[in-house]
Amino acid sequence: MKVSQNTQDINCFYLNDEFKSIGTLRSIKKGQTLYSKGEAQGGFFYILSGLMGLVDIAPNGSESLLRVFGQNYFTAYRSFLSGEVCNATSTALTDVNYLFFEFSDPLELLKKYPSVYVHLTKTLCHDLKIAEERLNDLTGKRVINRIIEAIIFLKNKDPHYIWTRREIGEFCSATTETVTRAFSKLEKLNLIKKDGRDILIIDVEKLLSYSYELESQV
Amino acid sequence: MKVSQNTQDINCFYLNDEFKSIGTLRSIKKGQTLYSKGEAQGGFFYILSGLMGLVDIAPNGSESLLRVFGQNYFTAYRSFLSGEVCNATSTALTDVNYLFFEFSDPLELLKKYPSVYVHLTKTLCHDLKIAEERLNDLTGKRVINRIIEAIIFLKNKDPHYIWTRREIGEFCSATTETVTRAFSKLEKLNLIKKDGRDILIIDVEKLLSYSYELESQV
DNA sequence: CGGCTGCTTGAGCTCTATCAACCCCCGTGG
DNA sequence: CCACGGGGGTTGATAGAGCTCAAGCAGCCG
Repeated sequence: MKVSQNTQDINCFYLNDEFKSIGTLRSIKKGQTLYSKGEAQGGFFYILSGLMGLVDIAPNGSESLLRVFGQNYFTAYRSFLSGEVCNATSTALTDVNYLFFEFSDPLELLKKYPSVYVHLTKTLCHDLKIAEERLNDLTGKRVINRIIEAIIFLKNKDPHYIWTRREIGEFCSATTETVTRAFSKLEKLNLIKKDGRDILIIDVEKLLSYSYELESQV
Repeated sequence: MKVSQNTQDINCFYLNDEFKSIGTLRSIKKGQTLYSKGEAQGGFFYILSGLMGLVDIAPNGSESLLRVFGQNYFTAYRSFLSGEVCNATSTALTDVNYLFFEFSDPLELLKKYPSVYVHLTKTLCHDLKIAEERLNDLTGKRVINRIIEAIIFLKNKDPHYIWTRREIGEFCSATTETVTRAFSKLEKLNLIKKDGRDILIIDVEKLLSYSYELESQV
């Protein structure tokens, strides 16, 4: 996965007032579920504040953090646009305020709000790219590299949220123990700093160049 | 990844004569490259006959077979719709005849041929679902399970193409040796049959239930 | 300040990659 | 039509990255 220190994310979208006005305002508390695997929604969501995580569970019980949705992101668009049921479960990582947009059919959205439809298509393109990069990384890279990229990526999504070792591990396919060990090592190298349970990245560039360095030694 | 013995794939699309007429007919030979990582195409492709594979290479040299495109599939739509460069390299697995559709901008496609645009959006949805299922499988499942699902999935894409152990391995993140060992084991169990270098699946249902059986023993 | 949840560290083990050597299928050319 | 060569396939031995299990520690919230 290609990560950068760029705080801006291509999938962010700022609603115009007209579109905003047709959404229904709702909120959920941290830990609650927005939608579950197998459900149909009849629409999609837009996050006004907070952080959502899309999680899937493998048969053996291991969980994967597939995607993260922050402020000004849509969510549940994949299942909405495809007309399929949701393929994973969406949980609130913090308290979340969001808008629900009800549409019986994606074509209705395309007709009335083509710019939103086009944005969602681009978002899918980006999500697919990220997913395939992660797929490639999972075989081609060591855990330590994946952990480094995961913490940069996740901190970029939300710099203030304290990601747990478990969540970081679920994102890059590692156990909490392995994540802990990696962080201990990186702290000794002065590349990160543990602050309570939070992780502070001292210098993204240095951290990344350390990661590249490790990649080339195979 | 959820696999089935269903030969029909949701991403297949049959062109109407009008749209077909604006495509440029081309062909490439087995082993040649349709487009490379980092290139921009200024359009997208449709496969009339043959089989294409989308491959990415990790820093350490290991290759991943990300997606497979068969007859009546579009390809290169992700980069086209997002306006980004290609994120991987597309190689012909067999001789391929295809159409090239030139569009300077995805919005032009949306305006003139909305049904194609909508189809491509749905295709992205499906691709993303598959990619995320594979991501989840990669941590949650054993190699043997992934190999079983890979061979069913790939044989479903093209029942006549003889997938090499290498390609199967690149698809599900395993080495050729591991794929070989898995097939030897499955042949002893009478679940598949080696026919020259080809693999014949004797009974998909039995093979899948064997896979589920293994999953539940953890 | 008590307890719960998350973090840390250690020891051991297992799955699967790696390396190596050989085999065999299949297409080519004589 | 057969011999040959090369690339894919097979099998075995070995090693190590990272998981599992276990036990103790430390933030953090009520």
